[in-house]
Amino acid sequence: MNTSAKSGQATIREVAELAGVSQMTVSRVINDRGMVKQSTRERVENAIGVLNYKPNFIARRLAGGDVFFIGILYSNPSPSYLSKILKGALRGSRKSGLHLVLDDMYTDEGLPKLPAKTAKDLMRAGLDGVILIPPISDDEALLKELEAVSIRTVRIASISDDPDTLTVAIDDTEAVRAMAHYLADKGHEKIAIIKGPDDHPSSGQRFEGFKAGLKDKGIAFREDYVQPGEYTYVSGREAALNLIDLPDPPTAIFASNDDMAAGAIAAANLKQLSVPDDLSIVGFDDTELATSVWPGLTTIRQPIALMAERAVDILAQTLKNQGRDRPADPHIQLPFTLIERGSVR
Amino acid sequence: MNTSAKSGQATIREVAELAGVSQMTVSRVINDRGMVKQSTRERVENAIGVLNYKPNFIARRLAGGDVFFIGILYSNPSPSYLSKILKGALRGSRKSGLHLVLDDMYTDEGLPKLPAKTAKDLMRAGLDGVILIPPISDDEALLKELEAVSIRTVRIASISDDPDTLTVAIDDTEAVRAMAHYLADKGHEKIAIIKGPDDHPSSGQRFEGFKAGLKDKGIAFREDYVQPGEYTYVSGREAALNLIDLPDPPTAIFASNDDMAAGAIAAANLKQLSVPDDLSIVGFDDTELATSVWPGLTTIRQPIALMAERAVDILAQTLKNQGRDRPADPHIQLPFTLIERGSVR
DNA sequence: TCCGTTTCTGTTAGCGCTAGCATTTCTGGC
DNA sequence: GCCAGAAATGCTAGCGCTAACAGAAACGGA
Repeated sequence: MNTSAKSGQATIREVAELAGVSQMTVSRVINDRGMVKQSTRERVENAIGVLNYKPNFIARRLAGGDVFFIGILYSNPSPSYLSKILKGALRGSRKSGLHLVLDDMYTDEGLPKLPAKTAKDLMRAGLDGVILIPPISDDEALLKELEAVSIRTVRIASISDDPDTLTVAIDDTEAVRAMAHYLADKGHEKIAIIKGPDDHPSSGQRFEGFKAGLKDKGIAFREDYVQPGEYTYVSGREAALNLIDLPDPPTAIFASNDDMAAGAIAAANLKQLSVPDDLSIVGFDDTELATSVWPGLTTIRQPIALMAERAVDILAQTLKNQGRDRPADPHIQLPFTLIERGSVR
Repeated sequence: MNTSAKSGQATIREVAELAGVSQMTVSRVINDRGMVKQSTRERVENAIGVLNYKPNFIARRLAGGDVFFIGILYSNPSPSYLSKILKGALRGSRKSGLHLVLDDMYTDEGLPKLPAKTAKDLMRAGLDGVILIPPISDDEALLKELEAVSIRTVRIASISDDPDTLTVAIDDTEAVRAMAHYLADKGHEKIAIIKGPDDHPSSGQRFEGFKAGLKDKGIAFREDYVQPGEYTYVSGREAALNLIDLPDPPTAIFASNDDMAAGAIAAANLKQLSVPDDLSIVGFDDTELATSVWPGLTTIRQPIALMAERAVDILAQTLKNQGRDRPADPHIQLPFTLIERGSVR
């Protein structure tokens, strides 16, 4: 009644009749499976064109064909991050012919669901695979549950050595290291860092990269130039305020994400310091905010949409293989870019 | 093979056997259709519980049951807007048992798709209805095409008198009017406006509300206090700069959205004007930006997530009715909220 | 020419579910 | 107790497609 066929959509049977072959032969042509004589294939393809036939994926799936549903599972991501992920994932699934479903980890009451319940729900929704985006891409409990119901997963922006889990990420450590080099090359020697929250694996990686970068350039790492932060605007503002009030304040601040960097700029303004003349500030992520503040934020861009697209790619590949042979490299690493704007002198 | 049944999911047939009834009776219980004796119903429900049976919506749909797929169609929305929409729509579809699919109007090459093609694609994807979010909720051509392939649509944040189109919105005009009253009540008499782009219907509505609000308070409307804008940070900055440079500058600026308001704040800072002491600035939308700038933006909050949820609701209702009787009111209007932060004196 | 191979095509059954009708069981009125 | 009508349940077919196997056609070697 509300089947897509209602609107006069052609079925495989009509194609078969028009081409003068059996439904099965048509199916073979569509799926490129088994052997079909060239001349027959052409007849069928012609009929498909004439009738403007498109396979009904509902029926196909019910019949056990290779139709896959994948989901994006998230919990409270930043909107712009989610939106970029969506864009990439959409493109990826269109390319691979997968069907994309969304789900968040919140119940109707706004409370996070338990991993076990989430996994079961996803299975019941008929999902074959999911893409996990930060911060839940590091939820080991969830990962276990998903494996238990045999839903394949790909994690985005999460580092793992485990060859059994698929990940797509950039190298946070290396990126921040590059940023530290950049600041040093600009002549800065008094460089401070505003860290991210401890429960966020990226925080640690960025911190490590920061230290490594200073070391490379022969700059001593100073404990008093380290401030905790929560990846929020307000926490960045507070942290920067503390830094500025130091007896020997830094000339440059690396904020572990853009929100905190924006907060730091606000702090500088409050203290009558000019950015970048009195204080240089850099961020990480290249969110919208980076161009919304004045001056524009020098920051690290992650190819978020591309990461999502690749995640869908490898998910598609694994599913179509039925996991026969695992992808060449389970850990894809994409290049980052250092975006120069006006916040560094 | 990858059917959700693979994982030992119970089928309707097993439930029927366990309960000692026919499949049809089970189906009736599940769908609450037709008459089933109380005692039988209990037996069936019990069996469902024991086997932890969940209907397979793929099969259900193929068999012509009441399973609906709805989509959210968008084109280039602001990320935070999309993300709120998603949240509400997700909740709504969970509630109504609909299945949500995403689609944007961009092809792989990044170019907008033609309305006709979009409509066809959606139909082929088996969608029964779509929700249109701004700015494409005002694309009349698209609307026509969708109707042509009999996909029901609900438009968000778009005003229409046409009783045949379903819409969910707040009253932009009334909201801005309230904002004008608010500014007037704070003692402002020299109030300027930064308009949105002309091709965006909301721009006009907000402008009308602005004029009406001034009139209510007996404040003369001044042409020189009107600046064009493009709903972007940069355009807001430029516009505010022009306003500030006026021989008789305003004491308050209403920016038609938050991005432009943020730009206006930046402009004030540039001109060494304190917000709100020297210049009051208000926005519209209550985006993330409103709390990311300093001082926080006084603005109008639209219940975006709720609008999406209601949109799904009425879509579900219409679909389940097969359009027999149209909803009581095809134009739902939700209340707005004036959010006071620190940008007005 | 015959037969074993290989290549191509068709047949049958069924995925899990729900319309539509047929059938059975239960009511109550006389 | 009998019967019309309502209530409850069952049966059959089929949604559109694809596995799995069966059968037909084409090919080549002895």
